[in-house]
Amino acid sequence: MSSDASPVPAKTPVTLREVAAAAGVSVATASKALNGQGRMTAETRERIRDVAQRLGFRPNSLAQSLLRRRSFTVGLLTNDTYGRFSLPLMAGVSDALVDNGVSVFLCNVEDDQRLGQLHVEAMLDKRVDGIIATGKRIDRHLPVDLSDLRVPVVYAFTQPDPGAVGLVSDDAGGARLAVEHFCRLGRRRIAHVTGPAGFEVVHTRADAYRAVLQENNLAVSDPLLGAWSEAWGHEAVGRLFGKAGKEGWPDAIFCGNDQIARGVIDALRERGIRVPDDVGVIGFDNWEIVAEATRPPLTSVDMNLATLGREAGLALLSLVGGQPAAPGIRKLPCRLVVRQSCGRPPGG
Amino acid sequence: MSSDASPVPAKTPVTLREVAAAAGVSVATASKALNGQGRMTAETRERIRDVAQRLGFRPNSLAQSLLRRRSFTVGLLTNDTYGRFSLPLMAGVSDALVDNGVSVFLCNVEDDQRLGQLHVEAMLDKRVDGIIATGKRIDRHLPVDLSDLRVPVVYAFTQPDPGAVGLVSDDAGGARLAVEHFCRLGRRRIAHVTGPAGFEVVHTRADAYRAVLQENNLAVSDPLLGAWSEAWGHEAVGRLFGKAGKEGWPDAIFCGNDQIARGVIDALRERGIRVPDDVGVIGFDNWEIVAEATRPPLTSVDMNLATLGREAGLALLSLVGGQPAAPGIRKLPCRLVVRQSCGRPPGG
DNA sequence: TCGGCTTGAGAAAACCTTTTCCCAAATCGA
DNA sequence: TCGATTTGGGAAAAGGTTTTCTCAAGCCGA
Repeated sequence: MSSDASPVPAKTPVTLREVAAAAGVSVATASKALNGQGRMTAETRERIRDVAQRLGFRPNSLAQSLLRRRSFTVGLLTNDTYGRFSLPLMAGVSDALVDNGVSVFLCNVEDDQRLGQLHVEAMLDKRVDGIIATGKRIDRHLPVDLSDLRVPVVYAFTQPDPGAVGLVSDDAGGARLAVEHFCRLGRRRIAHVTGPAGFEVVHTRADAYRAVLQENNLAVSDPLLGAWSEAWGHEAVGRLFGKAGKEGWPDAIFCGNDQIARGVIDALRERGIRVPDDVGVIGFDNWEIVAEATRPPLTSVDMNLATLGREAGLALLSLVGGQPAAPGIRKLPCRLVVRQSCGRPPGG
Repeated sequence: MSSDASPVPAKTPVTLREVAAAAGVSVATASKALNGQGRMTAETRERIRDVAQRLGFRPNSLAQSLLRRRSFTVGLLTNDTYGRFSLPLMAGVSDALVDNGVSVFLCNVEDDQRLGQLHVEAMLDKRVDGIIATGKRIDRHLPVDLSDLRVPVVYAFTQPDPGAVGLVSDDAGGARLAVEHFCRLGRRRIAHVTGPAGFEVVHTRADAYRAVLQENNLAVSDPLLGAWSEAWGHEAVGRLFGKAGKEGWPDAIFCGNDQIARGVIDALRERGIRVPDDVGVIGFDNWEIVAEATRPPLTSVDMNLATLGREAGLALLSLVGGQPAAPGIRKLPCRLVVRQSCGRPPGG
């Protein structure tokens, strides 16, 4: 059925010239007929369209791009090979763009200056309409200079150049979501176990954590800074619950990521401390495969990275379309995904 | 420094025509000078090159592609948004291609027939030189028909069309690696806990598992089929170690993936069974973030997906270059990454 | 019947590069 | 000195499409 019926999948693509010849008109007329431009009888237009359809004509994007100075292609730069963050981000970007008929060049630059340069030049040579730069850390630049390009650039989840358009997650807001949730649940002694001091988000979130506690007249204990690992979660539990007096123990722990939270929960269980009955736990990142495998499943802050990517894609598109965009960093809200590790409200 | 020195980043790209004018030659001569073609005095060639350099000339890939009928661009189709498998794969593909001056279109088709069609048509319109199809399962097709395209297609880690070129991991070999390693370590009662029966690899690996046991004159117990989850790992340990007689307990467990292995190890620890002293554990996938977080760190079979991707990229390139490639499925070897969950050899 | 306007459609330029001829000048051999 | 060959470089076509101009035919009112 697929071999001889219907539009033949020509081995060599059919050109507008061939369509025009088959319809007995000039290429100019054929072009106008297919694009709804120009003036001609409805009959002629129909006939040309039929012929094009029958021949399986598809315009050569290369030729179109050359002429229009617009390729409907953008470059997506990333340095996150291992991609826990960049994957949803990239998926979001890609979705937003593909829905608008724009293709995406995948450019993995690792942390290699040379590779970055190479990619950027290749993209420019291929006349991309714009570039999206994404990373795995909000507080680091990609190893490429995108400051003086002739195409618009949008930064998503990576440090933007000054004066550029950047989208990041609202980490402070995300932290508030978690800590305020604990407060509403009636938790009073809320600890914070998080990553290394070298990350800006560690401080952003810690500040928000402190602010919420103060707003609720709760005692503020110093956040425990360590690593983004399960092992650190374990160790932190040792420090928090090692003290003699049970009354000093926290009844809630807000963790800087889901791996730490996983380590925390495992360590608590090993000590016979019940989650969420004795201690509530909330993570960050909502890495589903981890959050759903903890026992009990982990409540976590989701950075909505797919949405972030989508927004970045749309922002670039409007820039490409000539809309001026307000430069600066736009922070997108996080959301709290409630599972079972934080407990139910007292009344519930 | 970057604003007025050095090759000016022209707002509008400089064309060959401009280079030719500036050098006082024709565009034909300019082209030939830059490409090392044609005949002219060395002095002329040098002068043109200098001018091009000074003006920051870069040829317009669109125009080149149009003429050469070769775009130095390929499409990468994937349905693995979540990407534990596709990320290293894509990184490998991308590396191999970029090293050869080829750009990659990222096409996320989810499991959406319509989206797949859309992407394929867009790629064809943009005159990609070839397509790489990747997935998350070896035994499933992508939701797109790539059988009658006018460009070569390579399948990596997804089910190829008959007669096409496909690269997959050698799951049987990978399983052998694990089970033989156990045998060498002197383990005698080796169990296999793996995923659901609906996956072909479950059977491939189980068969290899059985074969190795027979070759070593060891008792073959039926593999335990379940899910690809930690929870199933837990449950499986309950089944394996629930029986009364300690002498019937396995002394090694080969797991179908790292999450199962993680569940197994956690469950063993909860029962007071020591890993690797009492029971050795080996996982599959070598998902580093999991394998390194288990206690003890997990020995695991690595499918070398980055290498697989790289090979797929190179295979496509040679196809594009006109080299005929032997159709059929090529299986690439796995490797065993030894950590501490399987124990040391008796003598060590 | 004639001048002006609309209609329908084609010719040609443009986008930018590569490549195939082609030609004038220079060089060579005799 | 003359014909043949080489040398250095240019003109033009090609690749496929879009768009601006142009133009002939048909129509209107007078």
